[in-house]
Amino acid sequence: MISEQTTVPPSEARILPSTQACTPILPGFTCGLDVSLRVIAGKWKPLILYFIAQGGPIRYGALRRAVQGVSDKMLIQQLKELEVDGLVKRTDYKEIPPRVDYGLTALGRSLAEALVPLCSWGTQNMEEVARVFAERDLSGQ
Amino acid sequence: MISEQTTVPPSEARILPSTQACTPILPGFTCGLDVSLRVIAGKWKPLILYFIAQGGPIRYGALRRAVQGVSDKMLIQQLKELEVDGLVKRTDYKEIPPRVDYGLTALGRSLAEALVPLCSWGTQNMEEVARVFAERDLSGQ
DNA sequence: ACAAGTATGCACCTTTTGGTAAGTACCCTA
DNA sequence: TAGGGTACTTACCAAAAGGTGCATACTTGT
Repeated sequence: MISEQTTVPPSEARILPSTQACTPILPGFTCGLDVSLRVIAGKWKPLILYFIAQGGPIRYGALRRAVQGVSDKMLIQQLKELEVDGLVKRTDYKEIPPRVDYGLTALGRSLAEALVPLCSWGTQNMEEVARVFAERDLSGQ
Repeated sequence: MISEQTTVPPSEARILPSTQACTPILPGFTCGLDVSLRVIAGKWKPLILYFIAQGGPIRYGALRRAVQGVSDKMLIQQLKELEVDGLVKRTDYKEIPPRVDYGLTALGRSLAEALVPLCSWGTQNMEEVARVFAERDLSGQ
């Protein structure tokens, strides 16, 4: 039986220095990345989080316009989930017409900060990604 | 007409220092974060990327065992997409029985690095997230 | 008076995603 | 000779995700 451990000699530095062990501490989560993904899973959550982080407490309508392409249903739904997950704080001013805004909790703020490198990566590699996507769409479907 | 711009005075530092502008450079993408999300969207891609980053070029079977809970269908599918998107490099040794391994391209490696903070966040806040999830599951389903 | 904006809720439907289970062709080990 | 490992592929199906459109109740602008 061939062990995968021994196929990669320890002398070779194939492992990224900063990409360290995914420690499976708690049951139900395979690693830290898994935890984060459960919280921000969904088409819109990371963007919502990020826009709130940028705009400070932001009104519903403004957020709606910022996150291009979301429907009301989705925005509300995701905001609710982010709220019960303790990342977003909803403030209802009980006015008429309605006024509500959304800000981040300390937990939400720290998650938003963790998204910064991902945002930078996208900005830096936007052209390359756009090119690949264009090819993919032209050829096979 | 009330402008949202003016409701937040510039004197207040509500905007996170490191969470800077989502610059909409190319059409089709709203911002850098949007670009990244398009590439790693899917239940397994970030984990796959991360495990490959850790294990150097890793064989299919080993990856399969590392990413707990994936089916063959999903793993293969996501690996293919990651390959055409230029993040993963597949090496087929043309042996019998089959031997194939998966490594990262330069682009993939940089993306994996951008995932590091997200992984750390999850590790640090694992307990809090687990608590919130438990409450949520107990009460309103 | 009428249209538009405010922040949602709800019903209905389609699309996407993902899981299960089977099969392939070949090898090695017990 | 039977069983397990290798890296996939395919067909079928269930569940989740997400979109559309309508409704609310009140205000402001034209």
